[in-house]
Amino acid sequence: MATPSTATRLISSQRRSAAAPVTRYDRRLAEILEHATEVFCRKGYEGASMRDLSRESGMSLAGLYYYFESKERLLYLIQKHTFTTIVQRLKERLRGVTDAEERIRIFILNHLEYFLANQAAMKVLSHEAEALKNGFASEVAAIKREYYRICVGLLDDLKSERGLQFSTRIAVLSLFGMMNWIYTWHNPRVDADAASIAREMGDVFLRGVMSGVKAGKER
Amino acid sequence: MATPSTATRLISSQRRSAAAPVTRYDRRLAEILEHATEVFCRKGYEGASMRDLSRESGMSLAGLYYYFESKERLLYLIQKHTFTTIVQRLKERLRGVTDAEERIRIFILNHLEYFLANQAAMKVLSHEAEALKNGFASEVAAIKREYYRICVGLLDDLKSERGLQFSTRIAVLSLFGMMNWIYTWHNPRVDADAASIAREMGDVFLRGVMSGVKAGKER
DNA sequence: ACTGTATTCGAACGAACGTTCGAATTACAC
DNA sequence: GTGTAATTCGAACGTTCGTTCGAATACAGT
Repeated sequence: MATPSTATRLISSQRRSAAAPVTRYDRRLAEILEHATEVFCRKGYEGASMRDLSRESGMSLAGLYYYFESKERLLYLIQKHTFTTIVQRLKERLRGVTDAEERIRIFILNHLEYFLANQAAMKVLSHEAEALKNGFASEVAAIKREYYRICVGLLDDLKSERGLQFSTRIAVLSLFGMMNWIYTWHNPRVDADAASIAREMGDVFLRGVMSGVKAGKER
Repeated sequence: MATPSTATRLISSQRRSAAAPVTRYDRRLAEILEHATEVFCRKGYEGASMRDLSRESGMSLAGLYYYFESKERLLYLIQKHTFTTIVQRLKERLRGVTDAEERIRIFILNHLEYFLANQAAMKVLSHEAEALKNGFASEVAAIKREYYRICVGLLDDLKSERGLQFSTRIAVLSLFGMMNWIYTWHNPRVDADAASIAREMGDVFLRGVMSGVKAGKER
């Protein structure tokens, strides 16, 4: 019996945290995902063909299907892994920090650092957000919602701590816009590193929301 | 002799400003562009097939090619028209206004109003920025650069008028990010109208850049 | 060296793609 | 109403698409 593909293999992939086997299969799959990310980034999900992915990863067209059962599932794996990682790193970095402003700066820095260090993956995540169909889409959307909620929480904390008044929704979505748009313009030969950009964007955004109208007393 | 297609017909389309013939051809082409915009918005440029466009616009597959010679040229026509219009409207609105802050608020309002009133077209413009190849791409890129330069000018004016100190490039690109990202989240049933959002984004952005460090005297 | 499982591949499938062509139809000037 | 040009269409072109299948190869345990 052959053809395991990611469906059956997810269990073995879970075990990695226990005794770290990191099978040959896991390694090869990660390699393919990496190449696929690069191709999706360059040509877009619809624009990239399975033959492109085959050529780029050095594996035959049919061989790819040993590792995942469809092109869509491949995109799903990329998006899920990328999103899960960025959320997890954020949680680690936030642990122990209590100052509301500092926490937002950490959020911005974490986002931009990961974005620039994994530009291809993050572009695929941002740009191909609508490419997945119902089943796959909802699972990625759930992580996205969690990430969004975290940011809303951070801003609400700042708001109540300093008695500010602004629409959290618009503020959060504006911040995401500022940060995510970076994939359309960032040029490593011209632009500064993530930390500098994070400071600059953080300055504009935080001064923007903090120098606003203070809320009067309730009712 | 049949098959004019947009190549030969551009001249007649130019004359429109003089005596406004607005031929049957022009009207039909505009209709098709409108439907195509909607389909590109929903399924993406690569994801939308000529057969989709045919079905949506009610014209036969072959019939479409009477109006433009390729799918790529169709996207080009949509992008060029959309971009040209928004730049032109901006210039009209800026005429006569001298206050630097007010001019930036006009820029934001113009952008968001047009964005929300022509959401499909603007999404196609934002999302499919890389879909065009060399020839077509450079012409659209030129308009985009002009639009970008206008915004840089507005911010530089504000900077020197108030003696501010920040990176114009990062500020402009952050602003574009805030505004353009709107196509990923705006929901007319939940979110306010363009004017409200423009005010809110303008508040955050302008306070952000204006409450920054003032520049010391030169050298 | 042998055996069984894990991995890879060449070749092909039917479907869908963008585009073309010549004929049919429609609209309009006279 | 007739003739001419503008417009539309059905049918097909050759390519490329995502996916499948059975055979071939590599590898691990004995």
